[in-house]
Amino acid sequence: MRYVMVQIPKTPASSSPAPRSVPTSADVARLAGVSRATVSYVLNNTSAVRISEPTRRRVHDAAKELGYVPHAAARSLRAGQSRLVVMPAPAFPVGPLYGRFMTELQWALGRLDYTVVQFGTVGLHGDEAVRAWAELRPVAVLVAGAQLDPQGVAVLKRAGARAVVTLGPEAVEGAHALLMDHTAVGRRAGRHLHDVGRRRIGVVVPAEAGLEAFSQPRLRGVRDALDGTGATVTELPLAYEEGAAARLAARWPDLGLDGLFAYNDEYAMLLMRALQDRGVRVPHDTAVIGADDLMLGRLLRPRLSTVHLELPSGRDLAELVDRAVRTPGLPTERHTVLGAEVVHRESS
Amino acid sequence: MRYVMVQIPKTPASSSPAPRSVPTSADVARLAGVSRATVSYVLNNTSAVRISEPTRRRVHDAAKELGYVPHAAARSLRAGQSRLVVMPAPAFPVGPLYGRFMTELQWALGRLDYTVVQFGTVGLHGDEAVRAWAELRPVAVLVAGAQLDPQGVAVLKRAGARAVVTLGPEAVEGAHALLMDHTAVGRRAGRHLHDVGRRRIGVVVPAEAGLEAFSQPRLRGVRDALDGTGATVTELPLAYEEGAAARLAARWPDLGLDGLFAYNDEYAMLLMRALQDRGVRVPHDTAVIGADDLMLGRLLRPRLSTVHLELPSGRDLAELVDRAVRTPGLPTERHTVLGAEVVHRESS
DNA sequence: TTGAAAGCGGTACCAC
DNA sequence: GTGGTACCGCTTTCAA
Repeated sequence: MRYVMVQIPKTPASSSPAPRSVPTSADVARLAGVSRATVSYVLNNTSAVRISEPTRRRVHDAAKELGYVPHAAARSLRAGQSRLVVMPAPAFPVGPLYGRFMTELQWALGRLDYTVVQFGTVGLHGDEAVRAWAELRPVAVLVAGAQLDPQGVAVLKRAGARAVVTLGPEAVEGAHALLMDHTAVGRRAGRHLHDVGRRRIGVVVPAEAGLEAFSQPRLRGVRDALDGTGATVTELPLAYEEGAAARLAARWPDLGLDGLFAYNDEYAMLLMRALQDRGVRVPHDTAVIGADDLMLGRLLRPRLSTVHLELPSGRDLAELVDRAVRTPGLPTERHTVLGAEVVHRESS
Repeated sequence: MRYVMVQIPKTPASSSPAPRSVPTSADVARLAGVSRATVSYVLNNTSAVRISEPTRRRVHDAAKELGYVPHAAARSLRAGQSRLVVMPAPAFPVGPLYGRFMTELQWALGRLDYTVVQFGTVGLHGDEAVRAWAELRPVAVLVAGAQLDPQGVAVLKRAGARAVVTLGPEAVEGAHALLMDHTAVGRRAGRHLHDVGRRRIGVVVPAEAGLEAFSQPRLRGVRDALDGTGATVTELPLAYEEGAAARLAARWPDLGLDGLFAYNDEYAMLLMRALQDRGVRVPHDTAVIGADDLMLGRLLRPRLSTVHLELPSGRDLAELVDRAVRTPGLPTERHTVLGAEVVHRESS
């Protein structure tokens, strides 16, 4: 016969100061006087197996008393798959549009019983980052911007990802694509400025890093729209900072521009203010249009014309993900999802 | 007999169409003609064991050929601990301040070799959310806002979290706290308005949900600052929307307020514009001060006074986390980390 | 220098 | 109804 020392908790209610190790299902089983299998059946409500009500209670009580929380890694290891959806956290400063979209997406995926995590990818580059995501064996990966190449898609798929979706300017071989064609934003703006009679167009491009994936297509779109019209397009790099705007505004007479498309409403506000401070009349001397249709544009005087963006709905994207996950051979879909329309206000 | 169309890959180098199952270290071992142990040694550069150069090459080549990526869950299951730091993704609309802070924090934790994930918690409530985080067995949990109670901290610690840090208005029993005392923001603003001679103070409080954790303390701070001075404080709920601002501005004569503190610069801009549109002179009739020191305040005319916030540096927080993780018994620290200072511009 | 094998925590098949 | 147990992928003694 053997005697075993058993640790006895002082008070059942308060936590004991000794930080004993993490309780496992075996601990729950022991405390409830059942097997680990039974614990699993009870806590997962396994329908294929009927457990008596008294036993259920004992298991639940034991789990609660120990503060048992299952171990996701062990579970997904055994299951061979997780419900994890990984998105790289954006490295660029995100605007309110993106924030709303993300919240909606998380909510929608949550309803479909997926777990969404944004993976902090700052400092990891290309292949490294992809491998880091792949290590989590996510069931789906959503990537914004242009941080993924066909090879990266292949790595993710080999690691078990059943859906890889890119959100960005271009499609990537092997992945579903939600094409956000930012050239359309530039085209609309360019056409609009041309329509209101402007021919010497400046385009503000953020000097900040990380925004090129959006700013360059927008610039290109303006060029496309004005190509062959005889209008000129001048690229204007601008840091988001008052001094830089003032310096640019000081060169305005030399630049001789009569139309301006800014990367977005914030940059538009920045430069418009600097221009007004130097006596440039908007829209008389220079017509201005921004993008993103932020609230602040409505509050400026003159009210800022802008290109309104219609982002994909989080629900739609969540459904695409779910469909892709459940349909292994689903051919990669490509959807153009960026609605862009000019909102003509007073500044142009 | 049936004929089936088969897609044939053009180049032999490209991935085979049959999505065979995820390669494991056993596959690598087989292909390299060594044992799984050797694969582990080689791929982890285990220093306690010397592997011959030819073997190393064979293993690396095999791993590359198969596109092998280790399985994080299996690894951390075996290791008994992960380097995972979990943060709930904020449910409220985040401003640029928070974004910068997050980026910096992720970078700093990444340098210390932690993996940071933002956990999408939309739709999960209280205890549910906490359990969802705990299932990942993170080594540390960082929680912004007031989404955690002492019981939640206990659950996380029992699940193996060696550090639980709250960022928010108040400390939580058992967790380290970075106290961001938003009443200080309100106090500074209230004092400032009093200093410039205003006695009937309105305080704009966002009508949007999710911001109460910040807006209520800011309001309370104004009350604290003006308590006993004879000045009055009027709470002004305001939705972030032009119509709401116009309606509030229409009531301005009745309200008879000569000072205004808005929740932040954006709400300040919104209401200031509506007031100006109705002929209210700023600062002559009503002095206005915002908060957060956003760029847009500098661009308004009159330039917007504001309360500048100094957030904790991401590096400092990363160091606190690392210290807590490596020092099991570390007593919970409380740091007040929100610097708040008035930037007096033209609107007050 | 390399291999065999135990075991991390949970699930699910198969007996009893 | 419940328990025994093999197994998911990986690391790490211990032996050879």
